[in-house]
Amino acid sequence: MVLPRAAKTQRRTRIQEEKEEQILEAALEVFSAHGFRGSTIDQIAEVAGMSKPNLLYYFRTKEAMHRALIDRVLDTWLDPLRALDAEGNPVAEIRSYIRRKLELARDYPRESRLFANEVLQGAPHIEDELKGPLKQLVDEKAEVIRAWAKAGKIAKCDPYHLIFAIWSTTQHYADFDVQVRAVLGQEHAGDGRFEDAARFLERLFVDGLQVRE
Amino acid sequence: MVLPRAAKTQRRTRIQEEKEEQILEAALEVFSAHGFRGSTIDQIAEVAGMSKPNLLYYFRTKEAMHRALIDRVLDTWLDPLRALDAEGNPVAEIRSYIRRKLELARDYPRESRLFANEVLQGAPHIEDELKGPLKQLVDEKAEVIRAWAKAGKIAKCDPYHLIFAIWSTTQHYADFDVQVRAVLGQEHAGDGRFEDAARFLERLFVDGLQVRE
DNA sequence: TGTAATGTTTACCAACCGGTCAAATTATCA
DNA sequence: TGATAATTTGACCGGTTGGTAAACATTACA
Repeated sequence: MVLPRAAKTQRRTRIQEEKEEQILEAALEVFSAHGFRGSTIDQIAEVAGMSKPNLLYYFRTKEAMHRALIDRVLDTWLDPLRALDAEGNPVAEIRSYIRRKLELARDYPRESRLFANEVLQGAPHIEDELKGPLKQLVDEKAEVIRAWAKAGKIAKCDPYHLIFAIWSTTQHYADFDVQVRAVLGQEHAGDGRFEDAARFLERLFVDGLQVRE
Repeated sequence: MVLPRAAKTQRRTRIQEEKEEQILEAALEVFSAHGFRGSTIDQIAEVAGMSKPNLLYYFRTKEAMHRALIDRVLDTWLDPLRALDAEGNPVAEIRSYIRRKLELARDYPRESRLFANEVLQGAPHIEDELKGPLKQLVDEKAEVIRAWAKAGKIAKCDPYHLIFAIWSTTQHYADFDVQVRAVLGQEHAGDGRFEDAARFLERLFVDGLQVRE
């Protein structure tokens, strides 16, 4: 038996799980920093601490590695939106959605950049995920938001563009981190910018969506 | 005489201007779509409709091409922020800043993606621009906004994060265009999403910043 | 322990990439 | 027109890249 991918479908060795984990971690590091085309298998191998042919023993191609990474990360990435609860208090729900997204940007910036790189370059590898699961989830939650607006619980607004606005403002702190740091300057060295951002964004969206008479 | 770059410092031929224009246009097309490392001189040459050595006759290296492109585009890209007028009506100024940024995202998405790619990958080629001219301009306009808030003309808020929020929400429509299209679906094929976005964002920011008693 | 399956590495390949060179072609202008 | 400078190209080079082949090492297990 020479094919690990085939073996995997039956039983997975302890070694297989460990090594695939190592590789995906290294792949995340490299792909998120340079994009797909800008990354090399050699770089990933070095970060993973193993030889290039060894990587290719677990993932037959660079694309397979990238695909496995995307699949593994996408779910986690969408969790905050999934958590948006139609039964909850609308303003509180949106507020905590923003907070969760911002925490993701702070704690998992590489995952954010992985998608950003991919989407920015035309999403050649994840078109199906965007048009399928992503669109479905957004459609569903957009309906929730629309219902809140209709019931007069928040201001009337386009739910899709509201979601886009929350995505972009929060992910900005992961994807464009160097720019944010450059503009804010040295004095904002720690994670303080995330707390400032949270305060600003919660206020912006809550005040911007509040119904007033 | 074999050095076009040297000749250029003295006099520029008609041909030189035309060809450099062609090359930079092609470079914008390619760099914005694949990032620096993901782009090849051959690709740019093909788009420009000339041979690779011919490109390298006008720009000695791939980096030189990229640098020239950044230099040419950066100014235009910052114009909307530069236009923010301390003497104008604050709410109207912010509203038209948003509108202008959104128009840029609609009309010049490649320029937006050029910077997005660059910043996303750690801004290896434009660090100086970020920490220099960009930071300076933002510092200046942040002061303007702070003054407006202090004078009670808009709600008190962190001006830097306000600027980040406007950048991210507007550029989102250029940088993540494929995602926006995928989520909105076929029915939003035209430019309608930009008008919807404008309506949503103007309302969000204006209501979010308005002073209420 | 032995042996078959699994895991790892060295050496290698063909394609690609950034860039050079020299020769050929075209524009400029006295 | 003719000579000189400017422009363009095909052939090429060394280094890199994704991926392979096969030998070697290790593990699992009867």
